[in-house]
Amino acid sequence: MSLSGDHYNPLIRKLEAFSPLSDEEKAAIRAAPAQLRQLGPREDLIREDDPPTGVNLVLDGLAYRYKLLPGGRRQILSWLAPGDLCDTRVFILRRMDHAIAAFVPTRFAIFNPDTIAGLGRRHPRLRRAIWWSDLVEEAITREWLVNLGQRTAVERAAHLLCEIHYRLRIVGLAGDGSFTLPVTQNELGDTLGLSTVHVNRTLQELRREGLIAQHGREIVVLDADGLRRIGGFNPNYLHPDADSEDPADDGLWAPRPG
Amino acid sequence: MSLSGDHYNPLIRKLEAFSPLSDEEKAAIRAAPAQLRQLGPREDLIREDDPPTGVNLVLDGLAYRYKLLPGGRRQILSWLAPGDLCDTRVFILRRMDHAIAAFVPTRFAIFNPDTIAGLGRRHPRLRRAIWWSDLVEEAITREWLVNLGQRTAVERAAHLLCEIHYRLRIVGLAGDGSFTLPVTQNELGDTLGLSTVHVNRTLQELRREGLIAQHGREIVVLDADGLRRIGGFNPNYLHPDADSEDPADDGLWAPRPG
DNA sequence: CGATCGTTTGAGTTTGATCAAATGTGGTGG
DNA sequence: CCACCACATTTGATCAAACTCAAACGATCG
Repeated sequence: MSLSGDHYNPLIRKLEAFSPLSDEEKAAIRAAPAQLRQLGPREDLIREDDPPTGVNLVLDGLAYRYKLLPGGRRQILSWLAPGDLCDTRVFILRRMDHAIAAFVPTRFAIFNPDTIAGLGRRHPRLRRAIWWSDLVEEAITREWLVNLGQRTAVERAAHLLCEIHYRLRIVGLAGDGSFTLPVTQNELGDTLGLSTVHVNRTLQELRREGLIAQHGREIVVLDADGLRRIGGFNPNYLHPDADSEDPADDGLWAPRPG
Repeated sequence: MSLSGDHYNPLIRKLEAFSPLSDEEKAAIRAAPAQLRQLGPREDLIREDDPPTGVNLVLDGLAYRYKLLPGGRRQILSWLAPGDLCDTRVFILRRMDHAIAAFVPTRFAIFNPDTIAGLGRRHPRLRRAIWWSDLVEEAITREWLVNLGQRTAVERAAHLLCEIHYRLRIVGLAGDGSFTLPVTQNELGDTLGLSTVHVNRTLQELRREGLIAQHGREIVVLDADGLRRIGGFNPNYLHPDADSEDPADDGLWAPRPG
C-alpha cells in the first residue's frame, strides 16, 4: 500500500508544525510506499534483541517503547502518538535495545529506510522536518529524565498530562479542553516510575485540586494553567518554532552531485 | 586549528569500536578543521535557550548535559566522555533545550556542521559510524530512564559505575580494574536523582559489600561481576557490535549525483 | 592558618511502596 | 437480561527507601 488514499495523514500534520510543506512535498509523503501493520492492544510491534525492521510511523492509536527488567519491572520509555515517525536510522544497529508495543489497537505504516532516505534526498525541507521530529523525540526523552529524577509524583503526572495534551493537539487529536488517555493506571505507573496504587492517589489529588476531571478514559483539563504550573511544564523542549532557515542553504549531510 | 597534530584522537578510538576505519578515513577526521575550546570546571559550554553553535567533540576531561528547574533542582541528563560527538544535527533547532557544562577542565573540538556533513558525504563508513554514535547516545538516555524509574539507589549507582567504566575503557581511559570518577557526590546525586547524603550512604554500601573501593577520585572495581549483577547492567544498549553492512550498500540519506 | 568545599554522621520526617481486600466496569455466554 | 469473569480502580494499613536538616569532620589551597 501507499498512504496516498489516506485523507488524514498525521505525519504531514506533525511535520507542518515545524515548517509548512508544499503540495509537492505532501504528495511525496502520500506517495511513499509503506507496509501497513495493525496491532491489537498490548501487542508488540518489535521486541528487544530483534533486528530492526523498518521506519515506523504511527497512523492512529497509541504505542510505546519499553524495556523489561528482571523481577517483572518495566519502564515505559516513550509514548508514540499518531504522526510520530520512529527509528529513522535504527536499521544501523544489529538489534533493538528496547521493545515497542501498542496501548490500544494501533496502525503503523512501515517504510523501507530507503524510502525515507529518498524523501529526504529529494526534498530538503522534508529532510529538515524529519530531523526536527527526531530531535524532538530525543528532547522528550531528556525531559522525561527530568521528570523521573527531580519531580514528585503529582508534578510528574501533571507534566505528563500537559505534554501528551500538547502533542495530541498538534496532530488534531485533542481540543483545548480534553483528550483521550487510553492507558491503565498500571501503564501510567510504568511510565512515571510510580506504583499503580500511587498513580491512583496522585490522580485523585489532581482531581481534588480541580485541575482535571476524568470521565472514563477522557481527561478534561479544568485548569490548564494550574496543571502547567504544578508540573513545571515549559513546552520549549518540544521546539514548536517554525523553521527559520532556507533549506537550500543548509547543505548539511545533504547530497551534492559528484 | 585542526586535529591533525593530535597524536591521540578519542573520536577515532570511539568510532573504531563500531567499525574499523581506513587510514584515509582516519586522516579525514584528523584533517577536519575545528575550533578548540577549553572549559574550566563547572563552566558552561552552552546554556539552555542559547542558539546551538556547532558540533561538539569532547577531547579530554568530562562534561555533562543538564537542565535546571525552579527551586534549585538540577537533573544531569548525560555524561560526555572523550570521543563523544554531540549534537550532530542540533543546529536545526532555534535554541538549546538544555545546557552543557564541564565537570573538570575539559577541551572540546567544535566543528562547523558542514564539516561533519562533508565527512559523512565523502566517507560512507564514517557516516554510519557517526550515526551509530548518535544512536548509542540515545540508547544511553533511555537506559538512564530505566535507571531512574525502576532501580533502587544501590542499583542505580552500580549501573552508572558499570556504564562509565565501560565507556571509558572504549576510549582507553580506564583499565579493567579502575578508573577516575572526577565528580562530586552532589553531581552524582543530580545524575542519579538522589540526594547528596543518600549518594554518600549508597557508595558506602557498595564499599561495604566489597564491590568497589575508592581512593580519592579513583574508583577501584573489586568485583566487576557483582557490580554488574547488582546494577542489572547489560551492555547491549551500548551496541558494541561491529558494523555488519557493506557501507556501499546502504544508500540511506546518502548523496546521489544529480 | 583560615577558608572553602566536599564528605560523613545522626536524628527525624516524608514520600511512595507494599500487601490485601473491596468495589466498579465492560464484555461474554447462557 | 442476568450471571459471571477478567480486569481496572479504589481504599486502608503498614513499611521502607530516601529526603531534610544540622552539624562535624576532612581535605586542599592560597
